[in-house]
Formats: sequence, structure tokens, C-alpha cells
Amino acid sequence: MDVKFSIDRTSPVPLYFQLSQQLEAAIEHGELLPGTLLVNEIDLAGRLGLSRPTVRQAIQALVDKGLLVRRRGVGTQVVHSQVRRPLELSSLYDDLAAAGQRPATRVLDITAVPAPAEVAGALGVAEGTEVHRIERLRLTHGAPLAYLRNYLPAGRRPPARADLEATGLYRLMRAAGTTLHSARQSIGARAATPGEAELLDESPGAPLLSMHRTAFDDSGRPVEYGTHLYRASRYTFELQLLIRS
Amino acid sequence: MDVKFSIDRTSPVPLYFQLSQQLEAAIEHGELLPGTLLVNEIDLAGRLGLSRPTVRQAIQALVDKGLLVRRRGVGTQVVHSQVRRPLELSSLYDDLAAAGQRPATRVLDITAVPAPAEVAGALGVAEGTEVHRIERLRLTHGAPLAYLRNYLPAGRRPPARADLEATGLYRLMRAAGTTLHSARQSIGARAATPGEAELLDESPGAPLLSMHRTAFDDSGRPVEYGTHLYRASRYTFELQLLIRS
DNA sequence: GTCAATATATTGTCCTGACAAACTATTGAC
DNA sequence: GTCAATAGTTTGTCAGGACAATATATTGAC
Repeated sequence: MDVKFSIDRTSPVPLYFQLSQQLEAAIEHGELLPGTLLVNEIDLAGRLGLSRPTVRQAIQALVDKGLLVRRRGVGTQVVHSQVRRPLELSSLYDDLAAAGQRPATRVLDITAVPAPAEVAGALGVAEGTEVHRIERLRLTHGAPLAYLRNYLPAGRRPPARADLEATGLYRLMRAAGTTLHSARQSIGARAATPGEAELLDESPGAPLLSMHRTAFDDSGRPVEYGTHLYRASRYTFELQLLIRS
Repeated sequence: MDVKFSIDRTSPVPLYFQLSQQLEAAIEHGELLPGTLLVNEIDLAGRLGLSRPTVRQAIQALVDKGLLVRRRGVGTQVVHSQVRRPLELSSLYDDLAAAGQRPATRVLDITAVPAPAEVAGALGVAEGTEVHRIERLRLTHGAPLAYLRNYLPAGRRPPARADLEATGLYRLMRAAGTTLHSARQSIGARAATPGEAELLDESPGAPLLSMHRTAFDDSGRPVEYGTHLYRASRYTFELQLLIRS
């Protein structure tokens, strides 16, 4: 029995995207089992009334996502699952919400400060330039999980306290018209200082995960710099990556 | 003055790839400055004697790499640098070598052991099944940096000690015919046990970065599982990621 | 001058067609 | 039986053309 796909030519959704989504759904729902060899492109195109390039574009999208593998002379195969979503700019808030953890945010401070050297370097402004600083504590199940400190260039108005308590920062920035394009992160570890320990309900010297991130917009300008501290006892970073041969 | 590209039709290298590489080189060398608007696709195609789909394919590759941004009705723009290479399966050995750190590897042990539950789960075999265990210490400048423990399914022969001291594990696996496709990593932190502290030349309780990784081949089968410990005082993970809107 | 309507430029999507390259399976020679 | 040559299948690359969607610049009305 073959899985049936249906293409709606009256829809404004691009044809390749329709097919791509239906293929992805079929894989996700287990209708296309791992290891399955897909129908070849030409047949698939004929069957759906599409051209081969359109079918290829749909398949290519899933290859890029890591769900399919193509081999010349062989065919296109469903990857053996376990590979879920590829790496994206993980919004801590969204990640937790997706995991059903119902995150809470306590905004500690929103204020304008002269940029320290580290922040100035990351944001590409002169040292001492005014920037917005946002300090938050993220909690799950009533216990602190992370201490988040973000710096934004002074140009725009900083997000409102109420908004920050209701959702994640990246969502707010996107809503405010900032198009995020890429980010650099560095993840390290260090021992908690007494102040950090108290804030996070840990003992001084306890191991903490530290993450520094600079986010860039379409034109490559830095739009955010954050230095975050996570309780190692309660949090790990999960990544998934594709290997480009 | 326009940057000149040259396409060699007698070469076996695909045309789109030739163009893609020359574009990338021009960006890398600063001949195409960040923010520059590229010549539009149709002109570029005509100028190079290529078809528009071929030019698009070349550009698309760099968009996927995060070097270019396209906007309908506007054009294709060079991203404002700072974004270097996207995330890949970072081989610690290669990373260090690229940074000019001249890594050294001390192979502590290569042996077959019954798989503990954690390893068995990751590799998808029954608990107690024999697997190869490789224990290594990685050093730079004569000082220990990380303690690496890898598990491989027992099917293949384990790599030779001499090879492991000369290069990285992934390179060896690739050379042995394993095609790596994707990997899942989790990065956390914890305090060093006395044994770990001694091995890594740290004090007991010092913060260590821990990384667990499962690597998969084309068909989605796990081919390697590793649990690694890094000295937080000497190492951080650097990631770079693109945001899919 | 300000604003809306129009024109223009550029990428996005889609089609048809063709040949090349790589892998698999079969066939045939020995 | 073993190996090499051959044929068939499937994806990879490339061409050329057409129209749509979107952003920007220009024009015109008020």
C-alpha cells in the first residue's frame, strides 16, 4: 500500500512545500518507516502531476533537515529516525514550554547601563555606550533554573516587564520587527560565586553551566548579547547536528 | 569594478559548485564586502554563460551556509561577516589542530566490555552485549584537557592504538567506511570526582564540562557513543547556528 | 508636501527536456 | 564458480522559458 499525497493547486502554499510537509508528516507519523525507499522522483512527479524539479525541491528540503538520504543510482531513503529536529536557536522559554515544564520568569531588573568591555565588543559599540540590560531568573516547578542577563543596543525601546514575564525574549524581539539570522554561542562551566549560589539556590562552588550568546540579524549586525548561568544539577544543553560530508 | 568569476566547462566540478566556491572565496577575501548587493541572477547567468537555475543553485548553497541573504524584490546581499562557518560535528582533534594547538592524545585503554545500561541504550543493543571501549586523554601544551571515553559496536574491529594517537576518532571511522550522518549531543557540567581530578590535573570538586554524544550513520543506526569530560578552566564549546525563520 | 496609485526590478515558483554519473543486477566468458 | 562486461535504474546536473509575488522607486492626485 502506498501513502497518498494530495497537491492543491489552488492553494497559495508552494507546491514543493505542500509535498515536503506531507512527506515529513508521513515520516513523523510512522507511515513511512525508517529505511523505506521512496518512490523514485520521476514516478512521484508523474503520480502527483508535478514536474521533477518541484519534487526534487520538496525532497531536498527534507534532506537538509536530515530526514531523508539520497544516493545516486539507489534512491531516496527515510533516515532511521532518532534524528528529530535539527539545531535551531533554542529559546530556553520555548524549549521548556514544549517539554511541558511551564517555565516562570522573574524579572529582576531592566535598566540602561554603560556597556562593559565584553558587552561592547560583542555588540560592536564603543565601551561605555549605553545599552539596555535585562536580568531575569527563570524557574520551573517553583525552583530557580537559570540566571539570564541580556544586553540590547540602546536604539530600540527595551521590552516591557510584563511581556518578559509572559514569554521569551526572542519572541518579543521578533514581534518588534527584528529578524534574527544567526547566533554564536559558547558554553562553558564554572563554580558558583556566593552571590550566584544564593540567587540560584545552590551551594557556593557548585558547578554551573555558563552560556554566552551573540545574536545577529539579517545584515549581520549584533542585536543581542547574553550571558547566562544554568544550574548544572537541573539543566543540560541538548543539540543535534547534521554532518556535512 | 566588478569581481570576475570564471567557469571551466571542461572541469568535472559541477558548474554551480565552481561558482559557489568562487563566490565564497570572494566573500572570504573581502572582495565582496558585507552588505554588498550582488548582481541580479539573470545578469550573472548571462555574464557567465550559465542558466539561471544553475546560478540560483550556487547562491542557494551560500544562503544555506549563512553567507548570503536573499530578499524578493530587493536582491541578494552579503551578510555582515562575523558569521563564519556553520555548526558541524566538531571533532575535538581537528578543532584543536585548526587552532594551532597541536593536540596530543594518550590512549589509556582499548578493550571490549559488556555494555552498561546507558551505553546499551544509546547504541541500541542489549545490556551486557560486548562493545569496544576506548579511553583517551587529550592534552595540549603538555597539560591535560579532556578525558574521552568512546564506545563502538563490536561488529567492526576497533581502531589501532597508533592511529588513535595520530588523529581523531571520526577521521578513522570515516576512513574505515563509516559514513557519519548526524549526532545528538548533550552538554552539562558537574564537579570532578577525586579520580577524575587526578587524571585531569584539577582539584576534586572543580567544575568539569561533560558531553555525551551519540553519532548515527546514513541509515540512522548508532555507530558511536561517547561520554567526555573537559576541564572547564581550559575549554568551552563554541557553536554557531542559523535561525530558520 | 503628503499620500496613494502605478511602474519597475528582483527573487520565488514551476514547467519541459536532456544528458551524465553512480549504483545494482544480470549476463556472459572463462 | 568467479570475475568482468553489460544493461537498467535512479539521482545529479544543466538549459531555457514563463509567470507570480514582493519590495522599491516613480508618478500623479489632492
